[in-house]
Amino acid sequence: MLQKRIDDQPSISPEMVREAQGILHQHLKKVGLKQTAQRDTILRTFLETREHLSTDELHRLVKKKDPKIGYTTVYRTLKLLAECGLASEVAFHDGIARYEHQYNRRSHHHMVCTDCGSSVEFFSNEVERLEQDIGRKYHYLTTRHTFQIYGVCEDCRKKNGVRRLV
Amino acid sequence: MLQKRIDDQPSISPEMVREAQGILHQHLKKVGLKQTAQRDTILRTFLETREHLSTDELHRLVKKKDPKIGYTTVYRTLKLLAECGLASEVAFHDGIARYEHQYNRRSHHHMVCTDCGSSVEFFSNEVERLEQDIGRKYHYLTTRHTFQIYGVCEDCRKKNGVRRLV
DNA sequence: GGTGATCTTGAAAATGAAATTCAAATTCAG
DNA sequence: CTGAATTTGAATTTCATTTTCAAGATCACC
Repeated sequence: MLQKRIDDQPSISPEMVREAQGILHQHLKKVGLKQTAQRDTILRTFLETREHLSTDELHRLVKKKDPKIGYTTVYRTLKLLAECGLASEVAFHDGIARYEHQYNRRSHHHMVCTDCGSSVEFFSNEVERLEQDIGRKYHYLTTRHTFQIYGVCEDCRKKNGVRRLV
Repeated sequence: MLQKRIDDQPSISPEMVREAQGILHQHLKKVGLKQTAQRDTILRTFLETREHLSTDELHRLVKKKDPKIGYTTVYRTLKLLAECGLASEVAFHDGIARYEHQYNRRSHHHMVCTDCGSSVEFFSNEVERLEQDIGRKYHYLTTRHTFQIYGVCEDCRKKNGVRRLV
């Protein structure tokens, strides 16, 4: 899946990787699980990405570093990372679970082109505030939200003329 | 799945059902498909609900009216209804596709309790405006958006004490 | 450093919702 | 009416996800 960058951020630094590993190791200890080389490799690979990765896509990247690591381990580690806040699920609408790392990144949302599948990220403080407001109003203790906009990007509109105006 | 009503709206009127059937029939004709008693029954049953229904849940309701209607037909009809705008998918986070009818209802969003699965609906003009704004900014022709808030409702917090603060 | 209870791993199997298949039944244009 | 085309629904297939299990790795305790 393509992604158009709106703002280029530097790729993650070694210190950040170390800090993220610290977070993971602390979480593992807390819930009585063990550190393993596989889990560290998967975390490092994950941090190096800036896409929205399916388990399968991450597994493919991980195998380049250690071909012996299996799909199941990637799948389980991704859940662990989500548990300790290092990863978060982004559900697009295609029946595949995707994850992205939130490490040192501003909270953001996605606008997805329903034609070509490319996406842009955008930021909105209003949405964050809205989560708080609505939660307070109906007495929910909110933990997170999802906000996606679907539409057709400029390129696809040019490519397809007016046919696709839905 | 439970749903706490925030505002009770009258259930759908006969005229609205007729109008909805008109929309479906027109759509069927347009794409070269045929009217059937099953499709009408499924539409009528669907319009009588105000929940977010999975295919399975709607199938169960439909069977009360006509036990011979199968799951597959409900599944396919729901896709048809979505095609002509009578139904829209609401993706919560549990891997099950749900639909709700938009017929004569204000655009709204959902806040879902991650503990008990109940949900409240809320309205926000800000979110609608945001779709427009962001679309304009990045030159997307937007068609729709999804916005869900996840959290723990008051009841579950009381029930579970502080254990579940996530 | 051992040691062993516990956890991890990963291939394979199971699961389950969604999607497809196919033969019999139904629709509808002419 | 007729028949070409579509629909139906049980059964099957698909495919991402989740679980299982036996062999291997980890680490708390000595």
